[in-house]
Formats: sequence, C-alpha cells, structure tokens
Amino acid sequence: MGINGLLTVLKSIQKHTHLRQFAGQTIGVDAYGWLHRGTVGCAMELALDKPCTKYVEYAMHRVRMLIYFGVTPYLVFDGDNLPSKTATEVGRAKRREESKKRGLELYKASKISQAYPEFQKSIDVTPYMARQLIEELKKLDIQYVVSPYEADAQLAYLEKKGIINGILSEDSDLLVYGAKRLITKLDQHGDCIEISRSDFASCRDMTLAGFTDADFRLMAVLSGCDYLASINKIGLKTAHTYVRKYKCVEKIVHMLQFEQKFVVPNGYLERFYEAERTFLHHRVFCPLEKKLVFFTELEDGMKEEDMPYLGKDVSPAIAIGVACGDLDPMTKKQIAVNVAISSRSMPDLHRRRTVASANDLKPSKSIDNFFKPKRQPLAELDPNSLTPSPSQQRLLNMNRNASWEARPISSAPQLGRTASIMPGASQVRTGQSQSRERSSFLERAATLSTFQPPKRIRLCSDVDVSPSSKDDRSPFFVMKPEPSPSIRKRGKTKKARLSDIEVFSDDSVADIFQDMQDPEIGSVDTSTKPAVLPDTTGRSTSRASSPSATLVTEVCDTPIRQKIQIPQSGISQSTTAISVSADDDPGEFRDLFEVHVEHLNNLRNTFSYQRPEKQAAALKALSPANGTPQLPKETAPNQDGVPRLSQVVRRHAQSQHSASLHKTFGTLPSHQQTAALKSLGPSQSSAEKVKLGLAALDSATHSFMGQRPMTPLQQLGKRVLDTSRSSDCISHGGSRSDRPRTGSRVNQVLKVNVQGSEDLLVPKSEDERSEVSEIEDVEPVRRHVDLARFVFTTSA
DNA sequence: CGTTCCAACTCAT
DNA sequence: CTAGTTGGAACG
Repeated sequence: MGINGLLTVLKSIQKHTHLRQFAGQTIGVDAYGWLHRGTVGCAMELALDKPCTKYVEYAMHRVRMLIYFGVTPYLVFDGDNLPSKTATEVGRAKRREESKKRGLELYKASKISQAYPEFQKSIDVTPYMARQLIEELKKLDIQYVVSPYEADAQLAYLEKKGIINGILSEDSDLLVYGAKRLITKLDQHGDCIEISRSDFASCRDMTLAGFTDADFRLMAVLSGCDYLASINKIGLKTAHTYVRKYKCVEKIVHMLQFEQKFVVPNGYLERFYEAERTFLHHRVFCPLEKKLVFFTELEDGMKEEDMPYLGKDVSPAIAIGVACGDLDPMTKKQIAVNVAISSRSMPDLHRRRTVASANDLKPSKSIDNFFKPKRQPLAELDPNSLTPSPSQQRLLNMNRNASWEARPISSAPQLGRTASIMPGASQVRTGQSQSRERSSFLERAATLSTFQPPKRIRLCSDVDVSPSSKDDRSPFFVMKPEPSPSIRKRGKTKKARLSDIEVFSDDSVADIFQDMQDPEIGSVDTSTKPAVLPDTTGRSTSRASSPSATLVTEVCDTPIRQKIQIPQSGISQSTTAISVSADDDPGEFRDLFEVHVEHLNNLRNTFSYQRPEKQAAALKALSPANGTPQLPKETAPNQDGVPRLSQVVRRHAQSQHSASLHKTFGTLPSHQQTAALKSLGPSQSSAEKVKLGLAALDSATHSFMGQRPMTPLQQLGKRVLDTSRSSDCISHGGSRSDRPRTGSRVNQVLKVNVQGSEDLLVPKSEDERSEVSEIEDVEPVRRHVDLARFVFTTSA
C-alpha cells in the first residue's frame, strides 16, 4: 500500500532515466513485485493447479534486462508477515479464496473471459514460487536474499550498508525506510524513474527542505501507512502542515484533539509509536553478520520483549536458512524444490495448494536446459577483468577473506542446528551440499557493491556509510558532481544531459576526440558542462554565463537527434545520428520516422533480453540458408518463446515502416520535401543525406531481419549475457569513472551537430553503414529538447 | 478551491 | 489486490 499520494507529491523530483544510467551498480529489487506481475500471465494455470512457471520467466526476463544494461541485480524477497499485518493478511486470504471460488464457477460455465480477472485476484505469491525463482537465480549466480519480514526494510538496509547502490521497487514505503535512491516504474525498455532522497529539498509540491528522516517518517505515518491507518480526514497534505508546524507527534496529536474536525482514536499515540518503531527497528537479515539485526539498533532502554510487533527473532541458523530460500519464511520449514532436484516428494510439507502441485511441476525441462553451466561467480570474474585501484583491491580482499572465514565458522554448526530443527523432514539434498550452497549464498549475499560513486562516499574504508552526514547537505550539492568535465560518463543525471545533446557516447575522451572531425565540439562541450547548475527544482534551469545562454538558444534550435543503433556486433557498436528539425517540421514525415525508430527500438529490446537460446532460435528462424528472411509461420505456438519474438519481427516487417517512409516522402508536396530534407540535415546535398539516412535505417533493419550476413548478430546473440557481465561493458569491478576503458562497447559518435556548424554525418561507406547498431534514446532525445526549451524560456 | 476518500484501471498475456 | 494512478464525488 505504501503512502497514499506520496509519489504524486514527489513528481517534481522524479527523474526520468534509464537502466543504462545505473550500469556498473548493484540494484536491489523487490522481487515479489515482479513475481506478482508475472502471475498475471498464468493466473488461470495457477488457479487450476496446473504446472506453470511463467512468473519465473517473467522475473528472469527482467533480471536479464538489468544485466543487459550492465546493472547487477540483487533480488530481495518478502518473508514472514509482521504480527501487525496478520489481520489484513487474513482478510486478503479470504478475498482471494472468494475470488477463486467465483472464478472456478465462471470457468465451469465456460465463461473464461469473465473467470480470468477473478483468477488474477485469487493469486497469492507463495514462498514456493519465490523458491523456484531463486533456483534460477542460483544458476546465474545472481545475488538474492529472503528477508525475515518486509522486503522494503531489507532493501533499505542493504542500501544503507553499501551492498546495493539503489532500490528498484514500486513501493513508496522505501522512502519512509530511508532509502536514498528509489527506482520505480521500470518498463520493458528499461526506462524508469529515479527518486533521490537528496532531492527532497527541491520538491516543489511540498516543502521538504529541512525535513529530517524522522520528520518525513512522522508525516508518512500520520498520513496513513501499512502499520497504522490515518486519523480520519488526515491525508498527506494535512500531515505535512502539522509536521511543519509542530515537528513532534505529541504536540501534533495534542493539537489535533483540540480541532473538532478531527477525531483522534483512543490509544492513537501508542499505536503511532509502534508504527514508527516498526519502520525504524524492522528486523532484517544482515548478510555481513549472518543473522537477524534491527534496521536501526535499539536505543538504550528499549527492550525487544516490549516490541512484539517487530516479529520474533530467530537463531542465526534459521535466519540463514530463510535468507537463502531453503526454509519457508513463515513456517521455517524446508521448502520443497521441484522433483528434478529432490529425490523424494514431501507431501507433508506442502502447506498450500500451489505447493501441493509441486510434484506435477516439471520445470526441469523448460528451464534447466536453458541455462547450461558456464557459471562464473561475479566475485571471481571481476578482479581478473580489470585492474582495480589499490583501494578496490583492498575491498575485494576484504570480502574474499570474510567469505572464506564464513565457511568454517558459521555454516558448519548451523547445519547441525538446522537439521535438528526438522527431524522429520526429508532432506532434499545432502547436508554437505546444502552447507556448501549456503556458504556460497552468504558469500554472494554479503558482497558489497564495488561501484564507486563519483565522490564523497568512501566505500573502501567502511561498509557502513554513515547516513547522518548526507541528508543535510546544501541544496546545491544535491547533484552528484561530475567526475571530470571531460568525461562522458554513464550514470548521467538529468542536469548533465544537456551536454549529451552534443555528444552521445560511452567512449573515453581519447576515443571521442579521435572520432571527432570537428574539434570545436569538444570545446563547446567542456566549456558548457561546468555551467550546468542544479537548481531548486531538481531540473536544469539556470546557466551562469552568457555563453550558456547562447548554447541554450542553439540547443532549442538544434535539430532533434536520434540515435539509431541496432545490435549487430557484440564487440563494437557504432552510431548513426540522424537529425530532424524540431521546427520547420513536415509533421507527418517526422512522425513516421519516429514510429519507425521506435519499432526498431522495440525489436532490439525484445531481442536483447531473450535467453541466448531463444535468440539463437530466433536468429535461426530469421536466417535461412538462402539469405532471404523467411519469417516464421503464424502458428507453431508452443515452441517455447520463439513465436513471441518472431511475431514481433513479423509485425515489424509487415508494417514496413521504411517503405512507408519512402512512400510518404515521395508523395509530399515539393515544398514539404524540401523541408523534410532540410530537417534531416542543415546543409548541402540534403537529398543525398536523406537517402543515406534512410538507407542507414533500412540497412539497419535489414541486417537485423536477416538479409545481411548474420554472423555478427549471431555472435551478439551468444554474447549478450557474457558481454553485459564482463568488465569491458560494465564497471563491475568498482571502476573509477575516469578510468580509460579499453575495448569498451564503443558507441562511436558519427555525428555531432551544433546548429550551423556542421552537417549530418551519416555513415560514409557501406562498411560503416553495416555497422550501425542498436537503437535507443528516442524518448530521452525528446526530453532533451523539451528540457532545452524549458531552460530557454525560464532563463530568458 | 484544496483536500480526502473511493472506485476503476494498469500491469501481463 | 503488489502498489500506483486517475477521475470523480464529497466534504469544508
């Protein structure tokens, strides 16, 4: 439920961004959200107890998307219900039961379409389903943890400890728990929204300047939260004004009691304290200490016996068992894994209907086959694939030692303990293999993110980044500082983006300058970058000097630039930038163009996140011996996954946007043609440019569609996972952002265009054109332009 | 008019 | 019914 209306009120500090911006970082994920969404697609099967693992596929698809964009996922699962929540939980279970009943009735009456929504409502994400996903995560050596209670608290804790660098969740509660960076609304393309705690001060719809974490929490709880319903007629706004005025609960409640408007229930204050402490001292699993700890340690005089609402403590052995997914977080009993792994079935332990169907499930076939071995723990891979700085080296060694120690000390005794707790339980695996798995789980779960933020935070010195010092920073330091004015880094912030209009690149400076034909660009770029100042709105609005103003003007008039890339070579990628004028716009033409770009974009994404096997299959389907693309047949529905991708491809082919582009152009009146040509390139021989530009598009399309030799693309297919993991793509190993990146995925800048100074630079040769790869940033580019307009109009 | 509250929709396939 | 969002009714 979260806090009603919180995200709406924080609109002004929501930054539209992309997963790409978090490359090299470890991002914690609220896994239940994904699982729940994944169940929508197979609600029917689940309700009818049919075998189904679509939800695992859905979640894994997202996991692969993160990896594709260089993000290291760290999945966090929900655990037991808090005592305070059991009442609502019972109610939910009841409603689910009713929905299922209704659904089944409708189903029996063959009213399938009416039954489906009922089934959807009846779905409960079970620990068993989480366990299935965990099994997949293990195969890819992806970090995860099952929280003792709420995943929100666990996520915030991991972030506090520096184990993760941000939190991917839809739940606004995270901010109440003190999350520093919340990423929400991730869509299938990787677009998402970032909310930073440090931007709170610049929120426009609500004055949060001077609000401490405690003030914020006070406001949130007053306005109504999961642990305490609000006083009638008190919403976020009212709570906010009272917190601003009186700051402390006692006073606020006291004042509220004087107002006739509000009725403060008996014992509200006491329940408020409980709710507040539930946020503050939530039990979490600490992967470093390998036991349950409080999110915030109890202060002197607080006794945990007095706070039953925090849930029970458990022994480290059980805590570890739950955390690694072996034990059901509620019953603390062994969770049955699928038949392929367990030698025996364990009917007595199946605590829910979905669990009871475990024996019928045969995910071993559908899933196991797809992830063949080639396991390589990230922790081992990273140090070898780059040269860490001394401080990073120290960090790595520290972690390595910690995990080595962990084995004899914590895992051996814990095994005996765990086994003795469940004397009757059939062992799924041998004790030794379980012990081994657990210690490797702990090793992974406790791995600190090696990502090094631009400045300030010293990850190497201490894992616990003191939270106190950062929140009261000056509003002018809310932005993460640029590491160096000359570097185009990943993790760009909205403010830094203006400069992106000049240069799209992931290259090192040297690469950029090498590629650059016009030296002027570099100077423009470097000189303007420092002029970008954060302002109170969290958006770039003001520029200090008059040259900036000039630039802003230019930016506004500068053609929209679109980056056209299609995956072709896994090693190097190049970019064709195609410019379309924002004004002087033959609308229809540009719209078509953008639609085309978007289609390619979708195509690329759909392809990129597929399992390598699926990609290979899709490629095979698209690339027959004769070289002509033979799109897969309409049917062949049950070939796992392949139809879906090929359908997309087919749809795209049928839409023939390239063709319609040409056609539309041909039918335009001549003055509009001229305008269109002009819009694609400001100067000479524009007709040629349009042809080249369109040819580039087509060639990109066609190469993806299989009309060109497929070898590089096939390579990519095989390499998607490897590439996105390896250091030449991502700064996994805690790379310093100004480290020269050798062999990086080069987004070659083919075009840098500041109005009036140079031309559209399309690939000159056939070779270059065939290298065109990957599409992205259609939306962001639009946003750039919007932003530029905004800057211009407000600074004038 | 601002605010709170509620019901319907989104998500996915 | 995971949570959020949106639109609209019902208040003061």
